[in-house]
Order: sequence, then structure tokens, then C-alpha cells
Amino acid sequence: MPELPEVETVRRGLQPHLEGRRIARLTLNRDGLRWKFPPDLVQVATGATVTGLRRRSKYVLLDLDREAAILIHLGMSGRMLIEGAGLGDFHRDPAILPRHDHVVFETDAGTRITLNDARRFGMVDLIRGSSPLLDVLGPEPLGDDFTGAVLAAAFVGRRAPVKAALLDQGVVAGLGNIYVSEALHRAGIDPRRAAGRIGRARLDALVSHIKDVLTEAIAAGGSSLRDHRQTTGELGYFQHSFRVYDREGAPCPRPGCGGSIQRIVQSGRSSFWCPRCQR
DNA sequence: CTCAGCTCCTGCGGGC
DNA sequence: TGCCCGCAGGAGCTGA
Repeated sequence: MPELPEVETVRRGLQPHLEGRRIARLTLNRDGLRWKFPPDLVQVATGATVTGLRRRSKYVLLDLDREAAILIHLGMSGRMLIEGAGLGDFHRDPAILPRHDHVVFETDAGTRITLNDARRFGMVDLIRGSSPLLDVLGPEPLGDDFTGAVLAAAFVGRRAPVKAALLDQGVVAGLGNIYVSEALHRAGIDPRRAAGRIGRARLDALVSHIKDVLTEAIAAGGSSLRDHRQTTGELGYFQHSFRVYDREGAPCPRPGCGGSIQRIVQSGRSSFWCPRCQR
């Protein structure tokens, strides 16, 4: 499901239900996801008040009124569902199976917030101050400190394809398979090109297109692939704005290009691009 | 250090 | 209709 825009959409959906609320109960329905849950998670969370929700890369962080924060990563298939008092007729999609409800928060407002993750690639951790998971991350792509100069420095000497380099969360934090393809198409860059062999002007443009596509996707409530929903159950609609992702064989949307979208596999993952206008 | 491949896990859609 | 295969939004780990 989630790249940066989807995670930001989740954070915004959770915020009114968690910020300033006390966690009345935390229920773990298994001993972990990708990794085991920390042993003191329930004890630390129970009774704590959530003072704020942050996002870093694809992580959501729930700051608690004690020296700790709950870190959540949704992996590939994680979803946060909000149900309960005062939320009207929340219709739970029958495709979201209750057997994958792994973590359930209940707040003092009577709201139930459930992490459902079929593939269990997600993570829930408790962090004090920093965390090795966060320490390795590069700059936020929407931050002022993510610039063409920074990207150029990160790409020096790198012979990996730019597609793979942009998926490296240590280079820039939060891009995933969809938005990398979209940004490279907008920038007119061949995804196979060695990262270290892209000129500075083109990197400046690439940075600008990355910011644009992420900003547009957040404004649209993210992308809904398969049955991913926002926390409210509504669909994000940015998938209708994809120019290349999952559009193999479609005409290139760049005006006057006339090419057609191709799918190739790089490091085991699909890339979508137009061989005519991406060089 | 860098990089490609493998791995974790379940569900779904397409092809036969 | 039913089964099998490939593929899916991530990212840590391994070994070359």
C-alpha cells in the first residue's frame, strides 16, 4: 500500500482521533509482525496520552506523554482502520479480513484504531529519542534540505540505475516503486541510467518533479491500489493521475511524444517508463 | 562501500 | 469452474 503520500494521508486521518487522547487499551493479537513487538509496548502505551503524530519517511510516530513514541510502518499491505463511537456508518470492506487485525488501540473517546496487515511486513516499535530505523534515513523529499545539490552528492560514484538509487531510503526517504516511476517520467530520465551519470541540471529538475508528484498525491489523498482505503474508508484518487505506473502498453501521456509505456524489471521490481521521451 | 538477489507473508487476477 | 503461477505499494540481510 503505502509510500510517503499514503502514509501522510494515514497520519492525517489518525490525528483527530489520537492527538490529545489517552490510550485506554492496547491489544496485541500476535507476538509481532516483521519483528516481535517490544515486550513493554502494552505497558508503556496503556494510559499514555498521545501528544502528537508525526511522519518520517514511511513511518508514523505517535508521541506519548512519557519518554517514548510508538513507531508504525505499514509495510506493503498495512492499513489503519478507525471505528467506533460517533463515526456514523463505518462500512468495513469485507475484503479486509479480521484475522489480520494484529494491533488494536482503544482511546478514551471510545474509538477503536486497528492495524490490519495481511502480509505482515509492517512494524510496530517503541522508541526513546532516536532509533536505528530512523538514523539511516536520508532527507525528507518535501523538506527544504532536499535539493539538487544534495541529490548530486548522494549520487556521486554510484553506478546503480537511478531507479534503484531513488528507492534507497538513505538517499531520500519516502519514495517507493510508484512515485519513482512517476517522477522519472516527469523528469524525462531513463530509469536505467546510472545515478552518478546524470547532470546537475537534470537532477535539479528531478528534485522538483519529485516534490510536485508527492505534493499532488497527498492533495489527492494518496493512491488506492487494490482495495487500499484511507483511514476513513474513503478512496484516495491519485491512481487516476498515474502517467506511467501500471500502464504498460498505454500511449505516453507527454504531449506530442507518441511513445508507448513499457514495463521492465529492475532489481526484481517493475519499472514503467517511456523509451521515447526518457533518456 | 556498492549492488543484486533473496526473503519474509498472504491475496488476487489472469491464463489455461 | 477450478487450479496454478506470477505479481503486489517494503526493506533488511547476505554474499559477491
